Amino acid sequence: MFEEIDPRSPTPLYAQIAARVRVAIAAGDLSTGQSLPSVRTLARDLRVNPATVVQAYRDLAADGFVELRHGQGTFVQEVSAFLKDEERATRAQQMVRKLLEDGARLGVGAEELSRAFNAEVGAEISE
Amino acid sequence: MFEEIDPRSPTPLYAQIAARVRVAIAAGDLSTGQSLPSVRTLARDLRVNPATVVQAYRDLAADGFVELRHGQGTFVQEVSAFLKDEERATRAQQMVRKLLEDGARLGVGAEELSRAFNAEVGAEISE
DNA sequence: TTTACTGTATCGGTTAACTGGTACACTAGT
DNA sequence: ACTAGTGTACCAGTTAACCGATACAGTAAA
Repeated sequence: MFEEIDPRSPTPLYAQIAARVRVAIAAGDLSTGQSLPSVRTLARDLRVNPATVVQAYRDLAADGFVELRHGQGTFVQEVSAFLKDEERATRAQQMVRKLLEDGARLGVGAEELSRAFNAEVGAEISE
Repeated sequence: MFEEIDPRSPTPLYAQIAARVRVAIAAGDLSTGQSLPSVRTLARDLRVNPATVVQAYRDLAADGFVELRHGQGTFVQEVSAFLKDEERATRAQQMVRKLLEDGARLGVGAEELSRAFNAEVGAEISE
C-alpha cells in the first residue's frame, strides 16, 4: 500500500506519503477509525526518517483526514462529519484561490470561471 | 499597473509579477503586439533586481503569453492563438467541475464554494 | 512500576529556490 | 562606428524547505 515512493521526485517524500493515504481513504482501503501504521513502522518500511512520516501525518491531520493520538497511534477520521465550519470555509477559500490562479495561468479569466461556476451550481441547486 | 508587489509574501516576486501581467492581458489592459516594460525599467519601478523580472517574463514566455526579443523588448503574444474562446469556456467548465468534484470528496459543498468564489472574485476586482 | 509501544520536539546538514550584482550580446538609430 | 536601449548569462549570498538523528513525553498492559 505504501510501496512506491520516489526519493528523487520533485514532490517531497512527506507529500507523497500523505497523497498515498488520501487516495487510500478515498478508495475505501482505509475506513473510519482504522489505525494507520505507526510513524516508526512506516518509516522503516519506506526507508525514511520517522520525522518525515510525522510531517505527512500532520499534513493529513491539518486537513482533517486523520487524528494523531499521543501514545496510541494515528487514526482515520470521519472526513465530512468532523470538519468544522471554519475549516470547511478555509478549505473552500484555498480551493477557489487555486482555481483562479490556475485559470489565470492558462488565460481563463475570473468572469469565464464565474459563468461556468454559476452554470454548474445553478444546474445542481435548481433541481 | 505593477504597483502592488509584496516582498514578504510567500509567493515569489517573479510569480507576483507574472501574475500581474497575466491578469493585465486577460483584462485587455495589454493587447497583442504591445511591448511590456523593459526588464531594467520594471525592475527599477518595482525596486527589484532585473533578473527577477526576467524570470517572470520567461515564465510568461514559457506559457505563450509573451515573446522576448533580444535587443528589442518583450511583446504580448496573440492570445487567441494560444486559447480560443470556445477552448477557454470548455477549460473553465472542466476546471469548475473538478473543483466541485474535489470539494465533494473533501466534504466541502457547492454552497460554501460559491460563497468563497464570490468573495474572492469580489476581492480581486477591487484590486 | 515496568515495559513496549505510541506520537512529540528539537537540532543540524544538505539541497534548492529565490534574489541581487555584474558582465555579456543583440538591435536600432545616430 | 558609436551609443543607448534591449534581453541574456553567470555567479554569490540568503533563505527556506526538506530530511535525518536523537532525545523527550504520553498510553496501556503486564
